[in-house]
Amino acid sequence: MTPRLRVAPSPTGLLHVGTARAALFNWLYARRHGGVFIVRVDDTDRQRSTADFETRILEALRWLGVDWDEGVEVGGPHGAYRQSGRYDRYREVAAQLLEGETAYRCFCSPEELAQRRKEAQRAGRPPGYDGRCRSLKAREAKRRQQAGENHVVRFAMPRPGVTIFEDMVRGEVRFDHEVIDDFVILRSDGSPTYHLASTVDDVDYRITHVARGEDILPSTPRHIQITRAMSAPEPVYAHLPLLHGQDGRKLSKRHGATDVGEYRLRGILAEALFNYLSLLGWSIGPEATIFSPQEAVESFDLADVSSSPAVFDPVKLEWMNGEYIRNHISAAEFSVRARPYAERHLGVPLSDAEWQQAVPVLPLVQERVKLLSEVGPQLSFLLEAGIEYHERSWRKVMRAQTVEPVLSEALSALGQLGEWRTETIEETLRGLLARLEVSARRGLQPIRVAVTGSSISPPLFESLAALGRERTLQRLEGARARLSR
RNA sequence: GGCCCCGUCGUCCAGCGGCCUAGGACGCCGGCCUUUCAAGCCGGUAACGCGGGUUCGAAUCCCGUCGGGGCUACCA
Repeated sequence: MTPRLRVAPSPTGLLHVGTARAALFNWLYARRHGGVFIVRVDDTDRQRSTADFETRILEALRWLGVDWDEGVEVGGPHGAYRQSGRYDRYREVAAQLLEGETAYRCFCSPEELAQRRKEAQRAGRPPGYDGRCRSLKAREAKRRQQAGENHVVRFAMPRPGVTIFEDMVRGEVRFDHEVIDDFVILRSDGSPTYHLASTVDDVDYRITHVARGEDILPSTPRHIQITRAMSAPEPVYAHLPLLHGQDGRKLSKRHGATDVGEYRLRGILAEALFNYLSLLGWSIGPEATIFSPQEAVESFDLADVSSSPAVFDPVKLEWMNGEYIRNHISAAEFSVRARPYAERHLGVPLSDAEWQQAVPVLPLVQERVKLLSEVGPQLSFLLEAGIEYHERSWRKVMRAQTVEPVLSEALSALGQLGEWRTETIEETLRGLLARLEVSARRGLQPIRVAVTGSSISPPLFESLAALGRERTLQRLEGARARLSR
């Protein structure tokens, strides 16, 4: 049987890295086994779901390199793959369950429920629904329903009973129905809850493997019971370890960036995020850290996924990103990818000619950045008309006695330089420093600050070569003038 | 509180009864290189939560304990 897997984001926010990782693992498994990967949208929370979030989630998934064979936007044999369009189907299933008496109408008001929950808690009983309406006679329920009385539909958990299943990552898991209340499947407004909609979709879409976050492990017996009540085959479940923040709690907004788009904006490469995320709870082998999606596909198995939670470490992600920037994309590719980040940093689009100025130093920048967003700051001395002196840099290097003579000599020597090339510039400046008996370290830094505005920049000679003689001389002049202020 | 899951360096992973004096990666520390910053290279730091068993032998199996996390909605 062809494996069919899915990821089901809720468009109530942007793509969370946890959801992205779940998508990745499902995708890897599907690709590994020649299966079908599906993206459906779980938008039963009508209050918080938006079309904009949905668009951006799908965009982020594609950016990450996760494509899907069936689902929203690409279609397939099962319709639109969006829960909001399937309410009739969920109501139909609810009606069948009602018919088969595996579900019942509950007329308890939210106020009553809250009241009884409080009492139960005080008495040390479980706080879930007490099952009061379960014993209502069918005729009585029918009458009240037809009288227009507000009600929900609840699933009748088999009692007594226990649900046992084999989780692909955790092994055998069992839940006694004692601790699972008769949960709502249809709200009073007729809309389905997550438990119903998700389960019906998994059944209808013939999902064979459900790999999702461990946070829904306690809900799984509910889903299994609904599936059985529908007389449908049960999928295999795999509950993935949660992603945690540095404090050991479930990764959330307060830990910093949690959505994929934010990492993209910072200049994380999709390849790096893909690689990093796949290493959270899984490993491709004892030694390998950097690997391609293709390699991951070749050895991935849900059964190899770890069962303990993983702390999401942005520092390691950035290291890996630097690794990808340096060693896994070409200079040409780097130029293309870095440009939008540089433009955003400058706040204006660049013409091709303007960007062309940066090309000679780009490979040097490529070696030194961990994030694409660092490219702008590294290049601004080249791409902006004027420069601003970084105060701390200035104070640190421009106060020495040797600075004035170095700048003056450089000004005249570079002014007379025949051919403006990296090599000739280097030769000239080194010769000059030798004559003045100033070390490279002490002599080159003032020139760097004078010309780039900062003590941190790409290598100096290449930078001057790219900047051109005219602007170099202007800046040396400007810095010398500023010295005497 | 109840139920469930989890427990190897600070972090991510390897380990699936003897290859373990526990391996790799990030980080951190030190050194080399060096025009700054990076990168690179070399070296170092650091863990099987604890207690019982089982076994000739346990990080690996079992029990307990402690610790952490998740769930406990007409949210998903």
